[in-house]
Amino acid sequence: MTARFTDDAAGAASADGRQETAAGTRAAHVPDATVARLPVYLRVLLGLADAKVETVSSEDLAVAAGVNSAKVRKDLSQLGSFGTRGVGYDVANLLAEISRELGLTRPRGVAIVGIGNLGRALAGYGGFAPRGVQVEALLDADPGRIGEMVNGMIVLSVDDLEKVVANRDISIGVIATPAGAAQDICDRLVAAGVRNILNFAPATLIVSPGVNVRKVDLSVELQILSFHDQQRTRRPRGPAVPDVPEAVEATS
Amino acid sequence: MTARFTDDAAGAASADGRQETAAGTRAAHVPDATVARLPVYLRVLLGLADAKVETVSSEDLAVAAGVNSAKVRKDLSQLGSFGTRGVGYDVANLLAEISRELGLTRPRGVAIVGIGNLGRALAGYGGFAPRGVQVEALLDADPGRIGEMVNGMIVLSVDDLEKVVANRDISIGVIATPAGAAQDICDRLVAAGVRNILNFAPATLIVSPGVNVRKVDLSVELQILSFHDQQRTRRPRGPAVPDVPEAVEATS
DNA sequence: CGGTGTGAACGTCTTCACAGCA
DNA sequence: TGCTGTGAAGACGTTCACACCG
Repeated sequence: MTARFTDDAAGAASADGRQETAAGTRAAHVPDATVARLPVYLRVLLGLADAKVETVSSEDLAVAAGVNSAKVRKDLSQLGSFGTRGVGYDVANLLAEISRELGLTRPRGVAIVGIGNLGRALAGYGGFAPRGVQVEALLDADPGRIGEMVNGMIVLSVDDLEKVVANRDISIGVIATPAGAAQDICDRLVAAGVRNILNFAPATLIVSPGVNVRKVDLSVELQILSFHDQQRTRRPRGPAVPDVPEAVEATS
Repeated sequence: MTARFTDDAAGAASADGRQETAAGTRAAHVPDATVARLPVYLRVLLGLADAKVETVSSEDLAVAAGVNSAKVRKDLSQLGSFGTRGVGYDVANLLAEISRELGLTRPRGVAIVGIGNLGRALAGYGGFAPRGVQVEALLDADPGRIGEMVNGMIVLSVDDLEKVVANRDISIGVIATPAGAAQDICDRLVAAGVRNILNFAPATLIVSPGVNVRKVDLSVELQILSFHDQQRTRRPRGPAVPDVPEAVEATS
């Protein structure tokens, strides 16, 4: 597990019983591990919907998402009972339910701070599935970059961060600055009311409780792969390519 | 947990007993969760070494790394007994041990495929700690980009992928292509002998056993944050900013 | 003392296996 | 019959608390 979320005193778990699927109440307390996989299911389902597939079994979804089918069923059952026994899940319905669970039904404004190559890549990412997550502002500290047009948006001065957060309803801040600036930007985002931060800078951010920070660190990822690379070569035996080339799912 | 590694039949675990710290044999079977944190400790230690700090306690290291001290001690004890009771850990020594455990003592060649904004950002990342991980080649399919100079390296044609992997001793492949090309590039990397892949494309890669894939998907991260953002607003009560602003560590 | 190293308790996530329903 | 939904078991990771030692 990469991320620790703030404990946020268990969200109003009414008794323990499951609620009617019909209107209103949603699942109380979806596990972090499940939440982390929902976006992957979402992507797969979008592809299926595009291909006019109407229903999908947990097994098929599992293969496409790179997990096993028990996990898919457990995950989906956390949100409610949306499958039909003997048949599978309705693609359109499941899409709607997962989108809802992820909070993608109303837009979440994103501001990207630091418009270097990484910031540009993020700004141009585009394919943010079914709306929901929308890049609303690009900020940078370099006067040479301010005013520049990137992906249809004008780069604004980081001096205006507080104003931008307030005016454009920013709920997620992405930090793509050098490590040295990360904590300061983070503090300002939090002070301005942002409670969700995605940090690409190689630095540990310290935040007050109630703020969610997720971190993506390229060099951490590469060093983990370095470890695994070494593991193979350290062991004298152990074929790099097993003679049973049975396909296996990856990470995602 | 974001990543699953291939099971790779437990690496020659000689009995269960701990080995002498002295020469030779290393810890058998370091948990994935620990491996994922070692790079963070490494980064912190580099900073300490830079500041001429000679020893560090598990508590101090923990604060700087954004974890708790029990975790630091458990993690480090997986590699051997390097601390001194009543004192702490020798920074230089710990740096060496972690570097060794991560396989950073001999260079691991990295090839980046797809030199868009993201690929450029990765190519220019630079700060790969204490050597070990070294970008050796940049590849792209766009003729307009081939031959271009990026961060001191010439962009090569992806047609030459197999040649490049062989000639430059590439052990880690980074996929920064559009989703549609990812599986094909992955297959070619694996066929060429690469056993470690870092995938930035929003696609699930299918690989044969023995190949490690790690995935970084921006839209997955944002959607997870969207979920948490929604969690707060869904709940009527629950102050966004608790009145006890006691600092708390973030993710990593 | 102060801080490491670690058994044991605890909590979370995954996997199994099967009851139950369309 | 086929596939979902889920209790129960097992694996894994975290946290606690303290023995041990410099």
